[in-house]
Amino acid sequence: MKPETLNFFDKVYAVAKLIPHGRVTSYGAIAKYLGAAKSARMVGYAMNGSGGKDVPAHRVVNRKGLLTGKHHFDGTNLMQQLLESEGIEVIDNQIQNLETVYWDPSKEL
DNA sequence: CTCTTGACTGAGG
DNA sequence: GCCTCAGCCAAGA
Repeated sequence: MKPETLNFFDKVYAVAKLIPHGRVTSYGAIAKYLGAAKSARMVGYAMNGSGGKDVPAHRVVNRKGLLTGKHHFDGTNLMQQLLESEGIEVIDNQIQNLETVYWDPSKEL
């Protein structure tokens, strides 16, 4: 195990846990905050290991506010249900009022 | 080591 | 606004 690589994953998990309720962010936003703006895909990849952890992966979507990662959850609409439970309106895997619920770690932190 | 895949993004048409 | 292409980095075969 290389601590350096694991560190990147840990950072992703850490930031994801910092996402407030009723808010969402994008993979690129997290990646940029970590100083790896070009590793947005790695953020999503890291989320594969979020299972079993306290990481609210359902609050992390792509830059369009589209629930691209919902296929990694159990049901077909579980991710959407979770977001709606937090007051986020989601229609057809697309977050509504994205600008209102969007949370940018680079700006909010 | 090389190739493929992937929960992404930005630029160009 | 949509679609397509290229770049990006890490893990697995």
